Amino acid sequence: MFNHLFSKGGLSLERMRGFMQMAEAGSISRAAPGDANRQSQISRQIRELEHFFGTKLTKRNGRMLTLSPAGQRLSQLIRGQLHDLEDFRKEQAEQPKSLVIGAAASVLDWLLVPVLPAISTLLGNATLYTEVHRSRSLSDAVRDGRVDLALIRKSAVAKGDPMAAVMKVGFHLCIPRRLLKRGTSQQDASSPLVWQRLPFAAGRDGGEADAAIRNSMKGVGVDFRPKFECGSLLQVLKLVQLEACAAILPTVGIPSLDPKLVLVLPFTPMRTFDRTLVLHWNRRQMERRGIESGHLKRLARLIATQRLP
Amino acid sequence: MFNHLFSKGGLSLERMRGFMQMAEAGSISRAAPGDANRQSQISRQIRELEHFFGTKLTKRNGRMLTLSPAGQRLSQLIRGQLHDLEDFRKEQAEQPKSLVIGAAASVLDWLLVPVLPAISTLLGNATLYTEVHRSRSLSDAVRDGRVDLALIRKSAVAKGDPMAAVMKVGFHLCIPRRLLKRGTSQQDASSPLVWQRLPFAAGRDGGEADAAIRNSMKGVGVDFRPKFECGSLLQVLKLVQLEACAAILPTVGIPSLDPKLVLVLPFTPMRTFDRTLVLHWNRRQMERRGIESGHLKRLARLIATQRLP
DNA sequence: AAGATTGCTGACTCCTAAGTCATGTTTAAT
DNA sequence: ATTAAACATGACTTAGGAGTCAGCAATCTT
Repeated sequence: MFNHLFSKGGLSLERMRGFMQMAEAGSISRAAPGDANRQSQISRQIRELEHFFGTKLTKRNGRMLTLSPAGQRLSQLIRGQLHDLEDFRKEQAEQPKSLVIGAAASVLDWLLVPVLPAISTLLGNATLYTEVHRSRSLSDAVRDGRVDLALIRKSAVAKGDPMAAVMKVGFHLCIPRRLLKRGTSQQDASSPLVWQRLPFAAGRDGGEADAAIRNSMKGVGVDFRPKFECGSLLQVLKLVQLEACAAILPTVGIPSLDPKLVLVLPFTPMRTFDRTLVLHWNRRQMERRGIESGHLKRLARLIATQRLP
Repeated sequence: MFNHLFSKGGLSLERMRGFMQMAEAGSISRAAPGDANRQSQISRQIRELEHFFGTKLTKRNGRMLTLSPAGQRLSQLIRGQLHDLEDFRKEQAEQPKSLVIGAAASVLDWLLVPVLPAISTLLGNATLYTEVHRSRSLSDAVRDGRVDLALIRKSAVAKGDPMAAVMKVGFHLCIPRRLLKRGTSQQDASSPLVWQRLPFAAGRDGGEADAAIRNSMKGVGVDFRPKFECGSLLQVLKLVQLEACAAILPTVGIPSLDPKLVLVLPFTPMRTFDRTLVLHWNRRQMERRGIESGHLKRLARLIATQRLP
């Protein structure tokens, strides 16, 4: 059995590794930035694998090299195999498992980081790696095992894939009371006319939420010109906490605000943008690690019920 | 990622292969009979793997070497990986998949072989390998992927494992009419007194069914001394077809007998021995091959409904 | 106790594959 | 047209692992 795999040369773990690195990085040069040797080596290793399997594993895409369908399959297969071996090694070395958790920056910082210790405990003292991703790329990353767990909006998960609901997320208008005229009622503050005169902070991460905020503002006739455009919502939150400006923030950020200092109102123009946040995982990946879906559902509850100080 | 797997030597496909061969065979010497070189090589390869993972993969058992629990896990992991690579290679080479089908000799010959072509078609022109196994070892073989499909008695399948019923199997007393006195009624022939004077053929394969037959005979007061003791039930069937002797045969063999020449009666002493034959498979293994359980259930029906000429 | 079986070890040889370097080819941007 | 980026290729050196052989040690059989 398996004679065909060994009767001719050309297959080796190192080659598989080289190919997989290229697959992860998306191209050869990105797999080994600044190392021309390694680049030529990976190029050769891929060609040797192609010769072994008798198939093209890559295709040209401009001057870059990307995976062919067969290459996609093989790279995922190899990733899984190396993963298994690594898990076995860790297990034998009595090192804890490691898991990669991905989410958008704000979700990670506000929702996930506070419960990381509890998550680690729940998963048998696993070592946890966090990675910032966009929603769209996250579901891909989970699908092919680069990320083990993701906190992601439900609509980004392909149906049939496993997930567990965590919480609903909406958007809120957050206005430091200091910036409002004395005696401004909550109802007054809900008026676009008031918004127009407030200094705003906004994200500028190119994400969907960011674009939606700007569109919504435009939709209600506000010429939205934020005073601060920040690379991340964390910075926006900070600016609000400093009472320097108002902002539209997702639910997950609200607990960080002091209600005595900041007025928080539902941001009605984005009601349709409300979304459910779910914990998403790759079924095979979790089976491999021996983590049952019961654990993961408990984990989702844990995240949902945690409260910030 | 996976740096630990490559930062030190000691891990290679060849070594994994050597280890797995030993694991399959049960000992080093059986893995390479008559080849002292290969034996010493495998011994070394195993030790190198043990050093790499920092664990014992084997333990002594008398002068033989068997797997430690960690070795068990690793060998199954490796088998799966090589299997995946082999499947991928075949797929790319546009060769059909191959599947190993196991069953007891009689079940294989009488029930399975006639439908092999149909099975192959159903599974996308797969190449099929048949292997003769005992029931007990079969369920083990399926569990760790050495055998893909097994036709096996239901009680030998661990509960929770996937299976599909094929048919009930009982045992029948088959007596060539030539051997009975003229005018012997069917009822007369059912009497142990008649059996005592008949020449019998029986299996002597050490299987459970064989032992049960002998016990049952003893139970009804027959001093069971078969005239022929054959290594396989196929030979027993042949002897009955030749009208040379009577025999106790399982349901699957009955269609090969001409009812005009051979009287077939239920063998009542073994009623409690009736069993259900099921098609059994390894869930992961079938997922790997992309074979759905719907296909397998259809396959079970196919086997059940086939009729011998 | 003698012999056979099974596995382990050391000391090699040989070969595959990893790694290095220089240079060529294709494609994209200016 | 020129330049730069990304990959490919040829011609090597080096290292690690496969393969071979001889001999030893432990265990079972008789």
